[in-house]
Amino acid sequence: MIKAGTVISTDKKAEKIKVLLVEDHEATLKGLKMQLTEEPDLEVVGTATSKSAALKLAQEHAPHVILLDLHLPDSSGPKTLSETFCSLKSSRVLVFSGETRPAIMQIVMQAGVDGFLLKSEPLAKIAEAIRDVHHGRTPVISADLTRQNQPHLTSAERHLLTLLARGLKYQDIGAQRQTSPETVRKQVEALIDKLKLDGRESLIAWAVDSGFGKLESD
Amino acid sequence: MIKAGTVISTDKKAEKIKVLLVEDHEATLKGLKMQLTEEPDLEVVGTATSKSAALKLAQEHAPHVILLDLHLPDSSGPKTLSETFCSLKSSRVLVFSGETRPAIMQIVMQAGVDGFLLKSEPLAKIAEAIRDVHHGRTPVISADLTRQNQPHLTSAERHLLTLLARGLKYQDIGAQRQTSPETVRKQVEALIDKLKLDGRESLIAWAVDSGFGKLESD
DNA sequence: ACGCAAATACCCGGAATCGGGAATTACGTC
DNA sequence: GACGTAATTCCCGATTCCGGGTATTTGCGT
Repeated sequence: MIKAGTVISTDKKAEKIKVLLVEDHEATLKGLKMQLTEEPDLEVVGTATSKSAALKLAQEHAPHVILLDLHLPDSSGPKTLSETFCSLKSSRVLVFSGETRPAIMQIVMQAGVDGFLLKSEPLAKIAEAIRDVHHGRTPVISADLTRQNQPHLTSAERHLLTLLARGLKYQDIGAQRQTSPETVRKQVEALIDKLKLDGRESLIAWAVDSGFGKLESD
Repeated sequence: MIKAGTVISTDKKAEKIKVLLVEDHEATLKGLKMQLTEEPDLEVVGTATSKSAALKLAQEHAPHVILLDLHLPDSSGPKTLSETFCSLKSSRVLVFSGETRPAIMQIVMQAGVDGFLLKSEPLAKIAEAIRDVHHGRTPVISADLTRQNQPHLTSAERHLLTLLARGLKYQDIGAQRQTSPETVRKQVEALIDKLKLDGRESLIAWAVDSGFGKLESD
């Protein structure tokens, strides 16, 4: 004979939030695991230090939340990595990275992740963020670094920056873009003005430093 | 009843290596502390998440080894930070960073640190590295990223790269260097050839990406 | 349809860069 | 001192970039 109450309490235990930790720094991984297993409502169902291992575990355990570091040894780029894990519709993805460059954060958010948490956040906030993401609450965005600085760049402008960051000339960019080199020059001029920089080389430096250049061209 | 072995182990306990952990990611800090307190011959005498707090603790406890992360909220640059802690002659400095850019690693090593450990290293190696550094053994250098790639850049070449990475023109560089712009151009040409790149803008991109540009000019 | 703003394209003169060649100086080796 | 090598400097023609001006097209709201 089974009491209703017992069933309910058993149910609650089964409702633990299943978390998968993906992080290539073992020290950080250990700290995360320690902290999260202390939380009564969370359950760490697995840990991985590479993309391939993480994917395997994700399909095996179907965790509610995947805590995902952006720099894995076998991952090509942040964008592709994010998209790969976001395509697992059974799990929500919470990025956990030290990456503070607005350009990268933008790309990752647009890839469809459910939250972005900086590694410098205090431990208490991590568990809280996992709960938030699991319950579908507003995407956690560590600090508000995404719009803090830059006056919002359009997709075209970001594309232009990635090409510039690779050292291409106006001619080459114009060719790739089916447009006149003169137009490219005007766009660059406008971009320099918008970012309050001085000269093309400064723009190149800014673009590379901001993380364009390793962005898979849309 | 007490065995002789127990006494001996107590004596050795007094010789524990005192370690100070400096790391602004709380998760990593927790993982490090957990792991290192498990080691019988190590003692974590303090932890800090900022440069100022770390300096205070270092002077207070005079730890044998300081495990130092390079990215602290109140630090200006890797070079200055390293030099500051290296000037504490009572402690050896073991850098623990995710920084893999050869240029940065070179600068930090030249600042006089006793070892460089990547955050991606397995946990077991961290304790071992601390012991190595404490006993004055060969500076730990994670992987051999310092000379792995680049054909060793001279001090002059590095200086040139930092100026290029800031978007300066040949004229400006020549002026700062008391030399003709033509000379600068030839040096850049040689550098492009040495690094197997193509064009000045590619070199600028490479320089910025490699971490020049934020290097305090020698 | 109309007007306005933005994007695109073209032109010009001046400056800088590029690729190559050549002369001069500096320095270490024998 | 003689020699070879590397670094520095200057020169040339061709390409590209810069700053500014102007015209044409596109897109959008009224």
